[in-house]
Amino acid sequence: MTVRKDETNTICPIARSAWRVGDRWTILIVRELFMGVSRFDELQAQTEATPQMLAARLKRLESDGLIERRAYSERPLRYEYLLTEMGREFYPVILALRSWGERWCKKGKEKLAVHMTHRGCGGEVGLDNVCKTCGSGVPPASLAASLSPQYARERARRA
Amino acid sequence: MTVRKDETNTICPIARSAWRVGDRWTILIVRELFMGVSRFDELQAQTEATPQMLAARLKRLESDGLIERRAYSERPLRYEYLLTEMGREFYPVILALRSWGERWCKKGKEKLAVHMTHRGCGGEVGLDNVCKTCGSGVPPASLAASLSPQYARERARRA
DNA sequence: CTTATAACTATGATATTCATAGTTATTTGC
DNA sequence: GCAAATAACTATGAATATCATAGTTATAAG
Repeated sequence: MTVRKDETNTICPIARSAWRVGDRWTILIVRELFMGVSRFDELQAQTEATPQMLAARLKRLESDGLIERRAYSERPLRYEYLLTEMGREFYPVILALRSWGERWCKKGKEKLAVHMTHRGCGGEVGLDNVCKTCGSGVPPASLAASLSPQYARERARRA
Repeated sequence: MTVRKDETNTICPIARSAWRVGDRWTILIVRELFMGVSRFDELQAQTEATPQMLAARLKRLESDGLIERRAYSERPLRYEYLLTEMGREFYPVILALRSWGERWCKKGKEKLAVHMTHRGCGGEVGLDNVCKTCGSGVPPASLAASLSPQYARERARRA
């Protein structure tokens, strides 16, 4: 599997995080789990990873403790993958990647693919994480995400 | 170079971010740039990447617009690498990886490797990004980082 | 009893990464 | 003026990882 020589070499928390989840497929898989997708074939469809790539990454995420595999059906035997607390606490990283991507990876006049609103207050939250209605910085747990119609269509096409 | 087939396939900002910076070495290099390390050999020493790995990643970061290469000496000709605005705005991702790593990647009784304080107020900032003195959520620009003695020694050893 | 579904595994070609060594253009010490 | 040092890389061949494509297993549904 992927190289891991660095892991015990350093106490740097960024290096340690990077060695666990710092690859493209892992990030996409975790994104899907946050979107509520939990089954192998849907994960494969939405990430467009090959089945071995996906299987390998899921095994590592599980052995690292970010996800757990659970049977959702006994006959036939079928599994789903769910975030553990460790995995759920990765959300701020996903949010930060999303904000950066929305700000810096647009082509032409593209609009936001994901909109964030402040739970309760209901206001729109900007890419700087500040609520445009109440003016406060919004913590991850108070964010509600919704997909743009274009992004929703893109996902439906892959499903 | 690294695969990039997905880049135009999706409008997902997380996928696009992941395809630009979603690999271990890139994250470590960007970490170093945020720590003020800007020269090739120091980047190599602190990241422990091979020179080709580092050269390849720097080229991509430059062509992606996160960094720029600048001569700091004409004779002999020597270059350094600096974050652009696009690169500097990646800071929240680095911060989020740091918090997650400090929370979930410790072994035994290890202490924090990096401490954060709230500029001005001077209070200690927790892993949830909330200032322990004034109680407010602290935005990235108001954070001041300092290394633990252990982490500082580790870095000095590599230099 | 044929087809479908979900969750994978197998295989061989291609691409990336690693460890190690070497290059280039100066400058510094003697 | 010559040898060693410095910084920023490049070259090479072996080890690994990834890709596209196809196949397997166990059960259910028609």
